[in-house]
Amino acid sequence: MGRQPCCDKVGLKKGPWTAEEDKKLINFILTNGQCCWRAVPKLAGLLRCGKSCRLRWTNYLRPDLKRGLLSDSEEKMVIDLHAQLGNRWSKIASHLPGRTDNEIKNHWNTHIKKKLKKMGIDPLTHKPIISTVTDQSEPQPPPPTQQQQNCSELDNNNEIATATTTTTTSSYQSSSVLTTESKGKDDVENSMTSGIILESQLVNNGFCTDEVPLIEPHEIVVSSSTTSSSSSLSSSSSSDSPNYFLEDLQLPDFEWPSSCDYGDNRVGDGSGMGLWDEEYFNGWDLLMEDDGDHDRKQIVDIVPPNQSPFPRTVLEQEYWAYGLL
DNA sequence: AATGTTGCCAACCGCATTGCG
DNA sequence: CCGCAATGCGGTTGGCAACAT
Repeated sequence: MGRQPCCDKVGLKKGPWTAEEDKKLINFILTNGQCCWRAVPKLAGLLRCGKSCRLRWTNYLRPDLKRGLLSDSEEKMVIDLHAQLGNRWSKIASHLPGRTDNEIKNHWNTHIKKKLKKMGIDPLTHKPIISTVTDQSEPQPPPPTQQQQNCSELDNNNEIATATTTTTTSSYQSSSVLTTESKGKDDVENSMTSGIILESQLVNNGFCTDEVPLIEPHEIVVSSSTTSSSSSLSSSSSSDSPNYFLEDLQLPDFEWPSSCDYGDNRVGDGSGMGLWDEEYFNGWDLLMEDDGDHDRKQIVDIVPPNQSPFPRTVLEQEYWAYGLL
């Protein structure tokens, strides 16, 4: 028997988070940082368990999370890493900055699995499915591969993963097929089903801007100056995307405690680099160049944070850019 | 227009692991 | 070393939206 779910405690709320709850959690963490998750809901005035707060923050509220579908390179990387690590989603996520294990797991189950199967590749073994097999049952999980056995080494060396990417990717007949998404997805899948893949459907297989809501300039202005319009990039399941406004948040000139461990480590490799470290934000320049990050780049192009009276701190800039302020 | 089906993803559940007294 | 609490992690589910009939 496992322990009782923490949310079984009388009076604790479950289910989708409301905008008000989000604001409370954000406000609390911005003010106090992350420490004891058990204490967070009580101190923040939330009727949630600490676990729920941690998951909400880690998987949704953190300002460094990317939005939208995985880019071409990210998807390839997920496939390659999965071939090496199996379903160790947190480890896979640690190689993809801004992505959570939950997000990658969902993307794997809803997109990549299907694509691999349609390509005739077993998503479990990453090997071609042998059609002559008479047994129609699900393929058995593969024995640990040499790479999986060495994953402990991989965990501590991102470069290994990058290096092996080249070799594992080559095992796929056409990696470009894997990245065709959204607009022409159904067409492509239909074509693939019938064994016909139009070249034009595969040419523009990179990140599709249609998949990610882009913030228009006027939306950004509105979001930071009014209390009635939403330009949030939020993709929360609750369609009533929360509006976060400056007056609702008690933002101090916040400085993230350098000693603060980053919680459950679902993003990042846990090597000790703080979310708000200067090094981290210097890295945004690189992310800006990422084709798969149009939304963020656009935000910065439109309103350079250092030219705005608000936000003042780096953290505030991040929340502001995401429409959380 | 109404109803049924499918896809997606945020959130939950519960076991595993870690840390501490 | 042991027991407990906190946290990490992967599997699963519930509910919503889009799509099909």
